[in-house]
Amino acid sequence: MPELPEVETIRRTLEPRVRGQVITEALVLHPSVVVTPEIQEFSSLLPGKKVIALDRRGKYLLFSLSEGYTLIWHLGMTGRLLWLEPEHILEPHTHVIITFKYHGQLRFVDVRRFGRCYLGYTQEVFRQAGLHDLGVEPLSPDFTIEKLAQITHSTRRHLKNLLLDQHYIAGLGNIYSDEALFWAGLHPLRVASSLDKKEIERLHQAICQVLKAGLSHGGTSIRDYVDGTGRKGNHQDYLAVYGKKGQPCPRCGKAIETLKVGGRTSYFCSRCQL
DNA sequence: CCCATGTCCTGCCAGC
DNA sequence: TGCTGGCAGGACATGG
Repeated sequence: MPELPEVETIRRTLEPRVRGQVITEALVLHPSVVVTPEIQEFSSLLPGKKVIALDRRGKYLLFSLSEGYTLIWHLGMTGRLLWLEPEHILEPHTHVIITFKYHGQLRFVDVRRFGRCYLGYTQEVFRQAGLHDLGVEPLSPDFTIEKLAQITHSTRRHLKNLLLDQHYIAGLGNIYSDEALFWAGLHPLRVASSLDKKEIERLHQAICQVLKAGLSHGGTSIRDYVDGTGRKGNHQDYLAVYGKKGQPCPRCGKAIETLKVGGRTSYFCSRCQL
């Protein structure tokens, strides 16, 4: 599932291909993917627009277009944005095809159809996509130890739930949350406000470390994730606990356990994470 | 306000 | 062997 490192890897692979390119056609094969505007407007607005830049905010990809428009994409769980030649076969579950003037297509392929896109004037579409309420960008200078302390002190929620909530920190999903909690030595059910200064520092360090590691390995490909050119990442080979139920903890050797937190599976070591 | 739970969606796989 | 039910989860809606 694309989390911050995966979305950023997709951004990096797509950016040089789409930047400066002019859209000639936008074809929507499955209407539920496009939240706003109406499909007809979506398809008529995009042709003629030029891609000025491709940015990322949390798990969202932001295509800055000419004339003050922005196209926002969230990939959900299984969504892929692929750069392909127009002659490439139509893969199953292809929902949107955006064609560019100089021979290339951006195709949105999503088996589970949790992915969504939004098009509109920048200010308005940011609001519609919920970007105004998004939490701190964890790999930015804004994400300081003090900022994390402020966040943990603000709620009595379980740590795992806090890490997954994009309103606090933007970009962590189930995989990197579990990995960060493991490296910080913190139990997923710890009450956020109970963390002391040392624990907050460890969590801050762990969050930054796991995201950078994921990024350096081109993301985690457990099942569906590939970058904008169809390449898998390697970070699945470096995971400590995620998906490793019953396997030995890399630190102490005790079998990794699971727990349901807020409907999500949490992988953790009951000896190392307190 | 705060937080937990339900919903969407389809492929996969354990278990019968 | 073939079927089935449960599981996977990001973000939003809902309701206590």
